[in-house]
Amino acid sequence: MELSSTAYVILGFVRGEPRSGYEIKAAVDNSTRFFWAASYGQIYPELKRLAGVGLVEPIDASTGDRKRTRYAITADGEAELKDWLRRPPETTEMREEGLLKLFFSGALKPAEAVETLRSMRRMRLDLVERLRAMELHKEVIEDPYPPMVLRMGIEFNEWFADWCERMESELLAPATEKGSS
Amino acid sequence: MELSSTAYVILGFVRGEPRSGYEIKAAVDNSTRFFWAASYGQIYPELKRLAGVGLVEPIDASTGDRKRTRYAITADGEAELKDWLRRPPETTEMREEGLLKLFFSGALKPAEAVETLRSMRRMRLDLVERLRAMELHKEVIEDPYPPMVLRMGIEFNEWFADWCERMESELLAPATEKGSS
DNA sequence: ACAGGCATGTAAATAGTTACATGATTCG
DNA sequence: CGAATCATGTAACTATTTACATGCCTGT
Repeated sequence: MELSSTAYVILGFVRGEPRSGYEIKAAVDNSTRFFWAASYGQIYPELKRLAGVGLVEPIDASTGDRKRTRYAITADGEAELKDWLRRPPETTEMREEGLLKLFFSGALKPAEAVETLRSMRRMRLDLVERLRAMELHKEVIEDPYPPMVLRMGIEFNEWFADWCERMESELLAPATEKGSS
Repeated sequence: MELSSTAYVILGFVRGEPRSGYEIKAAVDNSTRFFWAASYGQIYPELKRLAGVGLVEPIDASTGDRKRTRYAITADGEAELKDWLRRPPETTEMREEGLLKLFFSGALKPAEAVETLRSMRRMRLDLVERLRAMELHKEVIEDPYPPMVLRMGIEFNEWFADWCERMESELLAPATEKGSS
């Protein structure tokens, strides 16, 4: 079966423990957000769809007048999730406005391109800090994969920040002509 | 003025030399594609819009019965492009199905997670090769930024492939317990 | 009482891809 | 001639974000 990508995020997060739409959104924002986001506008309709085809099932978790529906994964849902996990990943995308600006920076003076690199670097370092903060949140860890992925986020962003710094020096370096020894 | 992101890609590519929609698409596919894509469905309507507001202007470049319209940037278009280039970049996104699968791999046996890492690595190495091929295409270079961005693509993908390899070893390593010396 | 977070949802807009239709030209 | 590529375009679809509406609960 071919489900939407949001469907698999949901299946992944309700496996193990039942979660509500709100809790799934919070979990996404706290973990996969930096490489896979999801909004309420995707989560809530998709939860209903998945319940409709029996891959998750609603559990009433209201407390008093506060309504809340958690969804638990079904056996079919778990099978579907594993099936998807075993297929080789396909989509891989990157959208970096900073790189696009840098790419076209021939229209500007070098000092201005350096500004773009500095903004990019700052953004990456901020993200590293946010990811590090997430890392501290979780103490008890049984499953090695979420922290592994989180570390990827940290290391990649550090690498990227470093690349920006290197390019900045390169642009500022006294233009060494090729052939000059 | 706030234009669509596609608009700036177009302005960037028609600066310097007039280009047709077809040529812009080809240029994108050959350079910015790995971090900023654009399809015909975006390019052609956007070209008309930009011509409508006077940021580019059409030049008939038909040869015989073969119709072709190239677009040249106007003074307003150039000003708009520079203005955008000077604003700090904002959007930065990554969508990595592989990382998502890895994240949820607790549902599988470790050997299966390793398979995901191998697929990811293979994809990254393939991309490195495609990017290196692009690098060779251009000989004469006046503008340092496009090759700089291209090198970023190559180095990032190499870094990522390497990360996959490291994680694979980590998963396959005889689980060294913390505290064992 | 009020702010802020919990909780569920939807409407509308925007973005982006895919697939198709049309027709010319070039090369083997 | 037929295939590939040049060239322009659009319709339909899917994905995704944003902003809003509604109402409860907790702490100050």
